Amino acid sequence: MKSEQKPQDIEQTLISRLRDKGYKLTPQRREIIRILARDESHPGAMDILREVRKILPRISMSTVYYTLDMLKKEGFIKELEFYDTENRYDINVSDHINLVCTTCGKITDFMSDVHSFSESVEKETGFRPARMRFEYYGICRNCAGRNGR
Amino acid sequence: MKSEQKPQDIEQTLISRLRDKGYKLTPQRREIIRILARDESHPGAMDILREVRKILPRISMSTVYYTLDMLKKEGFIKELEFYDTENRYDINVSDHINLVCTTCGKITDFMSDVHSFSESVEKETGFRPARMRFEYYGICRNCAGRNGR
DNA sequence: TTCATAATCGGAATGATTCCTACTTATAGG
DNA sequence: CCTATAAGTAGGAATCATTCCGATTATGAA
Ligand SMILES: [Mn+2]
Ligand SMILES: [Mn+2]
Ligand SMILES: [Zn+2]
Ligand SMILES: [Zn+2]
Repeated sequence: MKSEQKPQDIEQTLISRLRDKGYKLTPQRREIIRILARDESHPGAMDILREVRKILPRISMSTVYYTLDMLKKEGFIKELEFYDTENRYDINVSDHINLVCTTCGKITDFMSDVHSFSESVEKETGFRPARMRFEYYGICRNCAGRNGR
Repeated sequence: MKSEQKPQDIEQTLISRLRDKGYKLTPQRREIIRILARDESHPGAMDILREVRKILPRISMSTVYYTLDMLKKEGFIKELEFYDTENRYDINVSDHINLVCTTCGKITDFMSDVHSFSESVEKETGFRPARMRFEYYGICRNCAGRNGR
């Protein structure tokens, strides 16, 4: 149910891919990437800002957004959009289902073969799917255990 | 691939259900409901405002949001949230996949048995799904036909 | 018809994200 | 090592859909 690679591998892969593409490797970028690779909870921009500031206290929110935008454009992360709370960022760019806990806010991955759908969608409707967003909202095991059944 | 009921039936059902619950049936509400029941494109709040104003020129955006919020709370519509564009409203409250065209912005329904997932999610992870959001982003038949292939 | 109060209206406030500008820095080539 | 400069960063203003607020209006029960 987890991403296949280790955080450190993801981190190193990302860094060398950015270097190859000619991006400058600033401490800000390295730190943001490090957090994204390790944080399984699909953090938001503010979460990332808070974390990075433990190491780089003067980093600005602008830089966080600028970097996330760049990683997004390069296809290294996915942005999960919510209107009633800040967007969340997902280092797992493969197609999968995100399980959003409405109690604690944590988001976890559910890897599953989800592709059967996209074929029948195109066959039956003519709509050509490019990317998907599958989410379940509910109560995570942790929160269910705490109180009530 | 369409909703089973006719727009007029949906409209009447909604109105009597609101009456039963003690809501006041104002012209504003009737008109908003009429539009939601007929508009297959999953309109946004501004779309709805524009449409309603053809009949009720003085209706305010506040009222549109207030009414949508009420219908949402009562479970009569679903809100689809996007961060980079206004939210869209779906009269189809059953579980289904929404196909979002990234070219023209239209959203269409794809009814499909989607329930197989939720069982395995709970069995394998302990996460208890309450509601779902499944979307494909891509090019609709109409837009694909226009140019390219 | 009267009345209580739910609904409406217009506008201000909110807050995440984007935009703008000036300053700083990482890297490549000499 | 030094320097030039394109790229990146910081800080703050602007944006814009949505929410909130106080004053006014109108629905529906009595
Ligand atoms: Mn994920
Ligand atoms: Mn729909
Ligand atoms: Zn939880
Ligand atoms: Zn289209």
